[in-house]
Amino acid sequence: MPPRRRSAVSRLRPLMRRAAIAVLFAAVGSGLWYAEEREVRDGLSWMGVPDWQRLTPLSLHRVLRNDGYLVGWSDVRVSPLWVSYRLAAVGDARIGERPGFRRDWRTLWPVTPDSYLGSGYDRGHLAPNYAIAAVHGRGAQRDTFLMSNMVPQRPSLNRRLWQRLEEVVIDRFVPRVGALQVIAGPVFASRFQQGALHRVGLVEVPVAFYKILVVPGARPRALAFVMPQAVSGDEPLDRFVVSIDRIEALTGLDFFPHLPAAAADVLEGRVETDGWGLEAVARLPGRFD
DNA sequence: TTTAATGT
Repeated sequence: MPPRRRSAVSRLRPLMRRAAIAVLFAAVGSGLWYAEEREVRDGLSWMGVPDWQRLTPLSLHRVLRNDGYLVGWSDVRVSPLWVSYRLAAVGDARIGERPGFRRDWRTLWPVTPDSYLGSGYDRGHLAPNYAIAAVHGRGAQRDTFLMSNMVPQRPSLNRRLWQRLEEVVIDRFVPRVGALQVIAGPVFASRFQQGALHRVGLVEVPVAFYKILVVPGARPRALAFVMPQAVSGDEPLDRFVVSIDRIEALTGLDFFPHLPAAAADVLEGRVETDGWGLEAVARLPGRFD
């Protein structure tokens, strides 16, 4: 009796079974990755990480995970578009020495610690050294010195006005409200404004910077600022208060995308400075004056 | 008790 010839279909079956198993493993693996990634992101943001109002080539960006904060990185701008982190009241706030600036190899474009040399711009932290170190520890502090966390800032902004805001946030607001969600980032010129596409090396230079503070909870409260590059540094902080809607109009981002529309209208459309004690701290001198 | 950073 001649051996039974195996049909093409039956020969295919083991192969398909193997392929199915591989697909299953990939699905489970990426599912686990996704669940873990979402858990980390949820711990470093509130009501979802910033999203886009409309998708354009300029709005391509990816989320970089760090110890203590997240970065929305744009390979088009060669710049962070936002950072997201949480601050909580801590007792002993002594922190370690300033670590050195480091290249972030995830950015692909070579942005190195000397990329701003001789440009007249400071390497300004978006996620701040001091507050992140005080709340999240030494490893997180080191991560704030990644070049993917830097934006070109004029010295009078970085060392004076912006520094005063960072100091007020961690020293005054956090003890007052208990915990804060913070989102900060750059504002770029529109294509038609003067100074559009001004770069330091590969890095696009912003015209201004925003910082959004939210007290999470059933009745969340927000305080938001936009500060331009050109400041003297001793302006009162309350001069720069804006609504979150204003920052969304300037950046094209959608902040807190998981927040229900009715709550978003209230939180993002209004400027409500009551309860922050802003007037009392708006004119405090900076540390380096 | 020093939280910003450059240039020397």
